[in-house]
Amino acid sequence: MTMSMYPSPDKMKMGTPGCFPGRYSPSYRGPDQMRRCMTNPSGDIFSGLNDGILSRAEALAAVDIQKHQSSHAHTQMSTQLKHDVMYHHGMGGPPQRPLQMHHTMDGLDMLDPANSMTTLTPMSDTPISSSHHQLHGSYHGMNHMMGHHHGGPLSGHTTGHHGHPGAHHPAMAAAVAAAGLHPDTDTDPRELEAFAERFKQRRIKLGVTQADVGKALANLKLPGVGALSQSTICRFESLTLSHNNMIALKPILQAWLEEAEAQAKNKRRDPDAPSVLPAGEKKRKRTSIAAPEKRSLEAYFAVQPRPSGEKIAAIAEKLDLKKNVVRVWFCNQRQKQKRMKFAAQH
DNA sequence: ATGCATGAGGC
DNA sequence: CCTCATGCATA
Repeated sequence: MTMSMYPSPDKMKMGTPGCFPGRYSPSYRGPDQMRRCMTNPSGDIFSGLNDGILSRAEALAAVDIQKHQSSHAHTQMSTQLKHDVMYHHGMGGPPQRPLQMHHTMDGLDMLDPANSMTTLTPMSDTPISSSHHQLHGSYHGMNHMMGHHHGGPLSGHTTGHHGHPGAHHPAMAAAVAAAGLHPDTDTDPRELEAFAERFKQRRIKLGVTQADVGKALANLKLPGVGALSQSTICRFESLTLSHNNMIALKPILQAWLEEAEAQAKNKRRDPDAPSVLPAGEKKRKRTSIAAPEKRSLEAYFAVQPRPSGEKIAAIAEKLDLKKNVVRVWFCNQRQKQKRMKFAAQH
């Protein structure tokens, strides 16, 4: 497998010292200009479509429209420049994250639930109650305290374009050191790919699931590092994360792997850890976009990946979907597209 | 394994 | 309202 995939980061530069584990600056506000372009009365591409076409001709129609639209509304094709960013933040602070997750579930510590050396057992007093909420709270909490987004581990630097990735900052250096890794070795896609594979293989050998790994990360007690979901571990293994994200997570997962293998050596068994399943709470319902609608969205996306709010509203109406659903779909599609593009080039 | 969603941080 | 990192829910 030589495929990697991360998107080409529009923003890969952070030169600064940011701080700790997570940070680079994200937002790139690029193409805003294109967003508001077509507000023209008749010119709007989307306004041109009538219900009649929606069914499925729409997909074709949308594409088709793009070719002709220059007549009235071509503004949207504007330039897509991306800028990067710069970065900010400096803190020197306190590296650790305050909260830990308390879920009732921690049956597993690291690998060894009951008495591992680290004594990890996180649980606190709160037994799950609001389910999803809590998890969120835990990582989010730290995340905003740190700088940028969540987790902590995140963002690293981009793939290697800058000189050295790792520690510019003391705090970060410390974290890196703690994790036992060095900053330099990793931004290479090739290396990440190889590591992801090794990781998966060894994880399986240890008999640990992706979900177990995610929870166990909190037990490592690395500054700024909390639990992660099965999804994230899965995406790491399959390289389905952004490049920056892969880089940020690698050291953490590597640290866990080493620790887990060490513990596995002198292992013993203690069957405890009955995970108390949380009382069911409100389950979030995942809206599912039907195939025809999805096809239409894809067609629109091909024409305009970043429709304005108004266009989104129009599309939503045509497809009979909630505006927010459509907006989120475009956001997710863009993220996916970035990964795909990046993967394609590597 | 992956689709839709949330939320922080940023313009 | 965007991008990003992540997650819950689900196929």
